Amino acid sequence: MDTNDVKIFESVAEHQSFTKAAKSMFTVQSNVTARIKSLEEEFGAELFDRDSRRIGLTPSGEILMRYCKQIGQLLDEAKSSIKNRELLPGR
Amino acid sequence: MDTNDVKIFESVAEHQSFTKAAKSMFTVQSNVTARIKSLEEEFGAELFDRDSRRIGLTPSGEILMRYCKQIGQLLDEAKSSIKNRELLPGR
DNA sequence: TAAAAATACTCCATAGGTATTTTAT
DNA sequence: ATAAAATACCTATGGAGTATTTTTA
Repeated sequence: MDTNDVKIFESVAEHQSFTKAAKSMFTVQSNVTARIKSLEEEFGAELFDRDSRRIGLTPSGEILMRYCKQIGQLLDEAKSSIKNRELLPGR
Repeated sequence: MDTNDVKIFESVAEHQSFTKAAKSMFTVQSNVTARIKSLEEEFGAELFDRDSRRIGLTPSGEILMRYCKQIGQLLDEAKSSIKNRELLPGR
């Protein structure tokens, strides 16, 4: 799993659409489909209900979403902590 | 950043060696070098001191390590939560 | 029938490998 | 001198794209 997959996953959930998520992530719909499928294989669960026009998270998708939010925050925090440290004088 | 990179990173820190980390991760030393280098580029910081025979985390490496540990835990937890849910009867 | 996702391909970037060179003790 | 990391190079996998075909409301 790549950290970009997390962003794509969150974007699909937010937009409730693969197509819109693709646009917002500056990629194409088929790639979003592929990335979500790879997540679904990795976690052994469907993450989205596609049986209606509007896409929605499955219960397993909801679980993953909560973790992804936390992971995303930790990543942001890690990046800014390290950046701040690197900017210190005397490095 | 890929989640496997996190495991490689932790393994290098644990073994204090690229070569040993490679073996433990069933890959090769040059690949470990490349993966660590890509992390270093992504975070804009050197993660290991290589100026001695024994490899050690830099201060920025230490910061990243703390976050990686947490991220790893969250990933494990997400996986087992989803697995448990998928195993429920009536799915 | 119209919008969106899935699928079938194509292509290229890069992860992962082998072999060699450089570095540090 | 030796053990380990860096580097150069090669290959193959898979991420990202285009075009087309389902699907469903």
